[in-house]
Amino acid sequence: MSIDYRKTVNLLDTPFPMRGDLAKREPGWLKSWQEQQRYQKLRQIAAGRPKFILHDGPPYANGDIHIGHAVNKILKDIIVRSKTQSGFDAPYVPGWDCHGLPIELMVEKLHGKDIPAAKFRELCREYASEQIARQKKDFIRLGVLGDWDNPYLTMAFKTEADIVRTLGKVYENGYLMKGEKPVHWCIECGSALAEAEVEYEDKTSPAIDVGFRVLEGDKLAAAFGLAAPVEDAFAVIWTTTPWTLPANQAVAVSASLTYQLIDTPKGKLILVKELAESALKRYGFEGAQVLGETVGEKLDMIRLQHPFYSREVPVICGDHVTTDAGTGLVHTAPAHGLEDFQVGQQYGLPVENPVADNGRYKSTTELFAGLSVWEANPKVIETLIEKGTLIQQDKLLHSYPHCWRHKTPIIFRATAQWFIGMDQAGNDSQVLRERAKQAVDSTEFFPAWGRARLEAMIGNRPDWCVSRQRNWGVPMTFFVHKESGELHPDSAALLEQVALRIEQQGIEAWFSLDAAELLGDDAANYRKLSDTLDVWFDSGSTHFAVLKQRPELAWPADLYLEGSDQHRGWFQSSLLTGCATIGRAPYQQLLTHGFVVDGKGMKMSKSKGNVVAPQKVNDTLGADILRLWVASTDYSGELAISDEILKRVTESYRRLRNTIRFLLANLSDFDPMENAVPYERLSEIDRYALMMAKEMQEKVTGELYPRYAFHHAMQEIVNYCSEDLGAFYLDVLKDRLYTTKADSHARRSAQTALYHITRSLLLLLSPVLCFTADEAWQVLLGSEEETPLFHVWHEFPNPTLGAEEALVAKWQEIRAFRAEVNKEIEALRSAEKLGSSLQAELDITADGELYQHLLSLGDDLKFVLIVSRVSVQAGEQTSITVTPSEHAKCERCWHYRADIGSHAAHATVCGRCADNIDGAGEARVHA
RNA sequence: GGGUUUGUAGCUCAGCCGGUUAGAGCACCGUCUUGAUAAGGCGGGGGUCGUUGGUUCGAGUCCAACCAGACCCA
Repeated sequence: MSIDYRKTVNLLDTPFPMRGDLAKREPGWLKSWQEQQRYQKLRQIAAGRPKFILHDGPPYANGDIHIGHAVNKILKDIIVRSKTQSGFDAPYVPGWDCHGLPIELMVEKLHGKDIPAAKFRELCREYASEQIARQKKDFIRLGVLGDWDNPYLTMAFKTEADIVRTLGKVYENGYLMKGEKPVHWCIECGSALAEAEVEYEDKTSPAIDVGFRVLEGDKLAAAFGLAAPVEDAFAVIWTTTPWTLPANQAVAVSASLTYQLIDTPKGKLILVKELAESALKRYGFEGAQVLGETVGEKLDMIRLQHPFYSREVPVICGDHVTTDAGTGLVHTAPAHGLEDFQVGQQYGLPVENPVADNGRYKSTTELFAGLSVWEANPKVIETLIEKGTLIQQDKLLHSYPHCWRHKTPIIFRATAQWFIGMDQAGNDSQVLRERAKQAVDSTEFFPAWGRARLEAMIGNRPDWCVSRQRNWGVPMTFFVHKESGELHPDSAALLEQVALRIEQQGIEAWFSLDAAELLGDDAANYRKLSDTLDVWFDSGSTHFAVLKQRPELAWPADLYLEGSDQHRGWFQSSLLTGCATIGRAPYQQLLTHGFVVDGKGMKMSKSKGNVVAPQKVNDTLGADILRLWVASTDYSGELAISDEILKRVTESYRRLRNTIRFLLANLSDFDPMENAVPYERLSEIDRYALMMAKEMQEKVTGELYPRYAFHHAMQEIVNYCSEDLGAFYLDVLKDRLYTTKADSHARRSAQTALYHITRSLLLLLSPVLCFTADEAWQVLLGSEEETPLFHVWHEFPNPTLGAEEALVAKWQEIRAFRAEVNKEIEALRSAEKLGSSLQAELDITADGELYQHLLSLGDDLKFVLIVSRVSVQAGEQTSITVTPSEHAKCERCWHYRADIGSHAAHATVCGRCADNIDGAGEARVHA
């Protein structure tokens, strides 16, 4: 009767399948995590640890999540999990940004436009809630761990109240100020329009060239390098909106462009060199003589005469001046153009707006009082002709903004707005811009260039206009005096009264408030401000409304993490409200990630058809694949995704998964409490394996995870699994695991090492592969309640022998030598002299340290090299001689041995196998 | 047009202060194994380091310009 020796070998199975089948199984795991109340349980486990607060930037509650959302939330989750496993208490409270125009537009689209404001806000609230539910579902599906039952919403009543309080604090600190600013204005609506409510259509406009007489001929001469003062000179502008000329406050030139002074029958005209020829052709003055040239900056601050008013206006320099069309000199009316307004701010120009709400000039407007702006166009031209300042007139068909409701042309018109001032000192005599710069200085940036970007933006930005004329937003709850326009002297206290009401009833409390309830008889003198806050103020206030309010959180946050667009957005709005209310940034660290692009580096768009939907990846490959993609990608630039890229990621995943599977299978009969071998008694190679694992773990947890360098960590881990484990340690170990006695020291020593390695590896991977690591962990520990999340990084046994460094060096040398051996064996394999490396016998000559190292392993060297016999002798020249074995193959251990059949009961098996089956079992010392 | 930023093998990434023949994993090719098997081992091929100039004894690494992307402005 023959024995089936396969049954005497320790081949173990594991319930951890080779294929993850993630897409199908992840939803079930999620369900059980929820049932187990993992997040809540984790809070108890982590209670008392130092806090790490990652404050969630709220996504806008509109539309399903796209791949960019997924990247953002996954990165946050990886950080929260890795900080948790590093020994922090890292709560994560997700949030949503709920007010604002895009939701209003959606609601108008769904329900029509003629809805009473209160009802409209109710519908907006409903709509936002629905969107949040949809997004939340998708976020959870990604494996993101957080307090999903209690997220923060900017439309929560308490939050709305705290946003109002933040505004109050900004006001109290003296940073809120009233000003004027041009906005899109629809005369028919009688109200401001948002960018999204503007449509561009063709319109014919008058196009005129107008001369502004130069008042300082001497300065002009100096600028152009002419000896005598220049008389009769004109700065020539070109405009398609003659009606804005009454509001003209300056003529802008580009500091760097070259301008010419040209002698014409209509005077000496200043034109930009590039456009001079075409302009002169228009005027019929071709071939006129050029008197001089100069760069724009030399013209700065020369005084000009307004073309029909007695007003004097300066020449100014602005970056917005181009040579696309016109004269290279730009008529500047701060009340009627955004660029004009911004450059005007720099020069301190007045924002005097002569046009009333109804599109007609105010009664105080000289020459044009009472006319509509459209009626004024020909009048202005007439006036210019009278004054002799019109150089040329024409008509132009161009694209012009129209109201999307009325389809009528709109105008730009300055209206009263509220600003957070960047350069005016607050009540504590601090200037916000300076304070913000200091706050940037004391923030840590990942990657480092984020600092330069934020700094540049803080340096340039104009005052923050926080008022909007909308319905679905947090109201600016101030009472304004009807005569003086001043805020009520008791505004701070009144605002708190209002905030208390908003806590109870939401923002509707303000809109429905009877001023008399708070002001009594004085109410007759005041009106409620009807403006709402810019939604950026909402999200910019969450550090106060959320971090300061929720007991599990803390202020400032350790980290804000968002896409690079948020340097202009949330990073900045939070910074400014933080500085204006509390005097510093609400964060310690800022992390930025790039945008997702396709495999060619192009941005995603529906029209290009290169959009990758996270939902689809989840449903086909699984969230762990998406998470591994995020973790493997350098997020400091763009993140590229394509089918091929996902395929490669899936391949890395398979390597990780199969490594884990092998580990789990070979540990399935190992109980660390019963079977673990103390460190000092481990085989040498097992100690070496532990050293490698420990080193890798230390690099990942001590260096890479803290720097948020996940792609380096993943590379490190995958390489470790492929090289150190797959190609070396595990390959060498198979013989010992399979063929020695199940409970032998030799095998238990190997398993002890594997046990530490497995725990370490699963803990390292679990922030990224949260599903897979969890699945494996439960198999390893045999409990469904278990998760790596509840544990800190693995603690390796402390080396007590003091020779670890030498040990590692020795084995590195042995591995290098092993590579040489493999090449020699491969040469014979190619020559078809042998197949398996176990068919080989080696005769090695070596010298010095290498000789000592090889010799020190004794007979175990053959296991390290995975051959059937090795001899080592000293000799000056290193040589490796490979000989195909002449012996028979042991049926059990597959080595080719001379002693096969030496044991009578086991005719087809080698001596050591016979001993392992029936005898005391072989001893392994080194490997 | 401006600010910030990216461009190294088919893919994802290393390459510090400039210094031998530019590395890794995956993919690919060949092969072994069939006791990690829709796995694993071994060996191998593959790069004018976006382009062009410059600095230098020497440049993927420093400088300039250009090309192609990305984000935010205009």
